[in-house]
Amino acid sequence: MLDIHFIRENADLVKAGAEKKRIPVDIDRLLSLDDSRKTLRGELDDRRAEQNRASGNIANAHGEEKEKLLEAMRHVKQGMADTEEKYKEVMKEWQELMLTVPNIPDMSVPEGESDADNTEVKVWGEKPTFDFTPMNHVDLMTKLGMADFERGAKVAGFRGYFLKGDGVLLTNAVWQLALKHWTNKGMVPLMAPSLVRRETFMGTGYLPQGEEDLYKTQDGEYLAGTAEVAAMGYHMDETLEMGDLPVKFLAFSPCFRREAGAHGKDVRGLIRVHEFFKWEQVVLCEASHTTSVALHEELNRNTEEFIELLNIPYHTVVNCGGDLGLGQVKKYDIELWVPGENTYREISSASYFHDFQTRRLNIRYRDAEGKMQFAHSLNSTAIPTPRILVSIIENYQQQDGTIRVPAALVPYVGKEILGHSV
RNA sequence: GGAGGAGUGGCCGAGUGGUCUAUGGCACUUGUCUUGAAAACAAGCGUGGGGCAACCUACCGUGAGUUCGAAUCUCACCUCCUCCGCCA
Repeated sequence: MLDIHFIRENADLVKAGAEKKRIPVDIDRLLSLDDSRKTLRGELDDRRAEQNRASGNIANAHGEEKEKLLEAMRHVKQGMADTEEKYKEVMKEWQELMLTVPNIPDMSVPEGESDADNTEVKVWGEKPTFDFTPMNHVDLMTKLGMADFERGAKVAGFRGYFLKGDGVLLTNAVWQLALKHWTNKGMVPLMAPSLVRRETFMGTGYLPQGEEDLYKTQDGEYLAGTAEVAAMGYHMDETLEMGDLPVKFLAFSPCFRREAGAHGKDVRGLIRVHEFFKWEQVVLCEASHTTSVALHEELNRNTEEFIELLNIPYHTVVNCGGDLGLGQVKKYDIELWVPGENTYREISSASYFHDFQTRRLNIRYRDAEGKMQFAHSLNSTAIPTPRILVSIIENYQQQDGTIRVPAALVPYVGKEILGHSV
């Protein structure tokens, strides 16, 4: 959510930002509603003042005089009812519109319609060359007993999977290395709920727009697609002290996504599944653009470093305007090389939001002058499993169908080669 | 699932229809005193909206309602706690 004052004073900027994001929004309508809101509010306040003044007199009056005052106030009250009704109507539409106003993308965000227009900003690592035809992760993992997709579908339906044997060892090793990598940087590990109430989804900006991507329970809660939701909710409706900032969480949770708009995409394997696990970086910091930008680079770099530990070729892209979410100011995606598809696939997404989320979640802090400020928020994938296995397995495959374990993971897996028995 | 209790400003907590635009305490800020600090004393100190300002107004879990007037009464919902039952 943006500040209505800011929208009033920077209407053109807000409109241009929405256009860059390809998100339709009627700012002129919002501004005219806001005029009505202010006028009606003023009228109501004046009436209220009158009522409050009279109230004191009524309390002290007696008999006939009191009856006269009461009669007069009944008239005032009738006049207010109408204005109140109008005010409620205006506020309802005002609030709905406010939720549709996107945050303004940064100057450095490139123009573009979709992920096809994202700009590469970094390339790292050497793509492996194979003197045999490399297999994809589905075939490799199935052969090595690391995953079972057929039975996954039998039990869990479309996009279902089991991880098994070395697949579990490898997953667990990634988690442990991640925990070590990020806690060494001073981030606080957090295991967050996936079953989350509607409020927090509104606050993080996933609702009301993203309803169809979420699973919902019969009790009205939603299953989160990322630990960001619960981790951001952690400080909801709280006032933090300057000294508490920055808050840096490394949050773990199961993640659930309906993938409603992606029915034909990535139907095989571990790239796009309904149910997975993710370590997520979630940060609250002081309300400073400079700090947000620095932390954004830092969070993204943390994940790049982790990928470098695994020694997997990747590139980093800056997402174009059309590929940004409602609240995001700027976003980097890290994409890993997938030999089986001969392309890069997204593994991480790092964004900052300024105070867009914290305004909705009411997360504030007292600054050095004692003034209340909305904090800034950021989040970035640390590492998702099992998606990360795709790149590990395909890049580290050997001619005999076995898989070398990346050196950094060997201590956690407990062996150097997966699938020796084959 | 059953029964009961509770939600008040950063925290604790008083307040059951009329100067409550909320008592008091803690914390915090400033000042006096002190070599310095602590203590003591004094003053200030909630968050929004409108206004240049004085000031006006809203907010006591959320939403509706009753009333000239609601933190206070009624209804619904949310959250938390206690006891019983079930249970990894």
